[in-house]
Amino acid sequence: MERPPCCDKLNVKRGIWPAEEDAKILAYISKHGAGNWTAVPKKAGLRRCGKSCRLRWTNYLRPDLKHDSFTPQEEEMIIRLHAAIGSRWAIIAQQLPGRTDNDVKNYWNTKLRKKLSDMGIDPVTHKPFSQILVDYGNIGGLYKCGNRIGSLNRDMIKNAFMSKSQHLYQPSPPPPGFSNINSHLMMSTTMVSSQAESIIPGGLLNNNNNNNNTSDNMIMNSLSHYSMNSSVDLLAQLQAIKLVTEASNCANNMSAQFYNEGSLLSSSSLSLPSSSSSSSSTCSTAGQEKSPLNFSWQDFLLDEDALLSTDPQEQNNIVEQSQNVILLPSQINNENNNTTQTNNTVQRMDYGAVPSYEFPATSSGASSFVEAMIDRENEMFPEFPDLLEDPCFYN
DNA sequence: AAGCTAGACAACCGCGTTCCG
DNA sequence: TCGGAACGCGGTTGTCTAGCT
Repeated sequence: MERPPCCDKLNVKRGIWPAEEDAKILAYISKHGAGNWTAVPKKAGLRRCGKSCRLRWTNYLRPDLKHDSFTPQEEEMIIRLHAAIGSRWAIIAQQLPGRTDNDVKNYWNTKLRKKLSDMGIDPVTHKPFSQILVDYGNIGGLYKCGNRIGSLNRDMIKNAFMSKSQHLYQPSPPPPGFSNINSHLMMSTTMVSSQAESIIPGGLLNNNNNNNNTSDNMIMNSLSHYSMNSSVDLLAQLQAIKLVTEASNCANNMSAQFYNEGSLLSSSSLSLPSSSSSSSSTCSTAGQEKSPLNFSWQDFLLDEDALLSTDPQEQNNIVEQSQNVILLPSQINNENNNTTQTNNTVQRMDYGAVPSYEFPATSSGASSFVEAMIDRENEMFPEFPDLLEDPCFYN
């Protein structure tokens, strides 16, 4: 059934807010406080929709908002949270004081998404493009000039080659200067994605809980804890929360085939709890994209027996263990700075069956890990002139 | 100088959820 | 318990501006 408009659109002003209207809103809210937005236009003497007034206040006029550019730390936080929970901008914004969901969303859409793409990482799934191509099972066709795979564009193919080259070197020790912070991001983000995908088919954050603890509440609790204790890995917590809160649900519904065969199930072949129908339609997270193939991302699964456990103590153990196994890029840098290691590498990714990798620090002085990745990618270019000179990339 | 394009960001829209009588 | 109003959220569109041709 069609809804009536929230206000009379014919008599309502739209578009840019002039300073006088801002002043009216500010004057009204300073006197009466924010709220009851449908009444605000009339009481404040504005010909605006109440919804529009609320948006203007929450996204622009609120005194606690930052209006300067995003810091590298904020950038890093957004990427990590997006990898973990997808485009739930309101939740992400709550972790960034002074930022609104609109700010974060715009920043993601205009800057970060492109940055990740340029690094060879699909910003939707947080998987390397190369892995997506492998998922399609047709990467060999790429070597033909002018070939196109589905909707993949030239940049994606180029990036896929770059990251494919990296992928081919893993998990065996990479050549000097090749396994890098870029690789680390790919690994960490894709591990998050793949684990969530494998554990919770059909989406990373289905609200298919049957108790009073909603996923969002769990996320927020985790984020609050993270804010207080930055040494605890947020993504690991999120994963652990997912394991604990949803493994039991899934365990009741998943067929034994899922575990026995160790293959990723398509969402259509799996029945989630009935309440899953209420899951957010806007959660376009890493876990949603389904590979049509049995794919080696399962190599990065946590121990499956542990997932099936319904013992609260065991689940707590999972949480505790997962908090200590992923090293964030920023932590890599810290560790590099603080360690006595002489080869400028750190051992990480001790994640269940996942082998350890070495990640030499970038030689640049990049201030954010994204910049560091781009710097490293630039450093890599001369090492693979053949790929870069391939006319396929520039058709 | 004019036109075009891409980037940045403000604002809008539709829909799901929550609140409240 | 139900229904309508209000609110919140994510996706999309519109507008402005800087840079390029």
